[in-house]
Amino acid sequence: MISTKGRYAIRVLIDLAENDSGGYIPLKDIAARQGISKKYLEIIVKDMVGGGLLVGASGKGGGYRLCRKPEEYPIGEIIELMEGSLSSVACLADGAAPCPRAADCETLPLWAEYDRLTHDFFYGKRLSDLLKPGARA
Amino acid sequence: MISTKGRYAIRVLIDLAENDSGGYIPLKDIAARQGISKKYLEIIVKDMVGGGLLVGASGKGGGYRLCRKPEEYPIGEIIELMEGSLSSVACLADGAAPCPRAADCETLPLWAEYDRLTHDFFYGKRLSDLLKPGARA
DNA sequence: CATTTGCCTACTATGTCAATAGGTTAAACC
DNA sequence: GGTTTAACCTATTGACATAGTAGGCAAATG
Repeated sequence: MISTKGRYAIRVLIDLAENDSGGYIPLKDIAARQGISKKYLEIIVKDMVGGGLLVGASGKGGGYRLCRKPEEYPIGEIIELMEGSLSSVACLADGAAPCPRAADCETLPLWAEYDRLTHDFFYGKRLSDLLKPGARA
Repeated sequence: MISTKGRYAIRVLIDLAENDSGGYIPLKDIAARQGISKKYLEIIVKDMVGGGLLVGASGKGGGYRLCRKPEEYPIGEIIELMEGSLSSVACLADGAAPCPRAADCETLPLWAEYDRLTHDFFYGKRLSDLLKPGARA
């Protein structure tokens, strides 16, 4: 299951895209609009900055800003960053130790096929696909 | 992520299908073949009996047995039973309270579409699709 | 220098996961 | 009828993840 980290991250990006006016947007505003604890969002945006999804600026007039165009954010990248992996099973997750049963595991191909499906689905979707039709360019 | 409950349940069904000789198969044998703790498997098979995936028989000569033909077990049903839900997000899970943001949530359609994809994928696969080619009828 | 805002470490409550432990009932075999 | 085999049942545990909270430091603006 996708946790709040991944889901909130996407909502933050949507919020930034739809309220973009060229400058930085303070987290306080995002938290208020989205109805999410600002303190909790801090943790999430920190990871997003670290992962190159957005940039932050301290001080008065500071806040956060997208660092790409909305169509250059694959949803899969966002989820993968926040959840650690898109994989459906532990033995196929990113940093997982190889399973000793892998060679003759009868279920592995099933999970692998599903993982491909998932990967293709979420990398086929972009942030721009989630924005309201009337959202500013 | 699919937990051990769901993954082991599928392996139990595969084991029962591939070692079917008409009678009941004791859990001890399945545990030994699969390299899974028998005690832990007890919990899992109990849920499987409750969910109508297999039948158990106590006493000498007892054990477990499939109660359908392998092609009549959709993988989706197994996972749904063991994991509680196939859904990717809490707000679309089976017994979930409806989310107050649902009406204008910009991410909900994404999760809903992915859930449909997942559902179709796992209900399109059957236990019979996972058996070794040489497995007995 | 005061205000705004991001950034950082630490802490906590709750719940789930993956088992383990030990006992009770049920059926079959001799 | 007792012994064996096996399912069935309740309870408990350690480890870890989730979803936050709390408080203070650093940086930039005016």
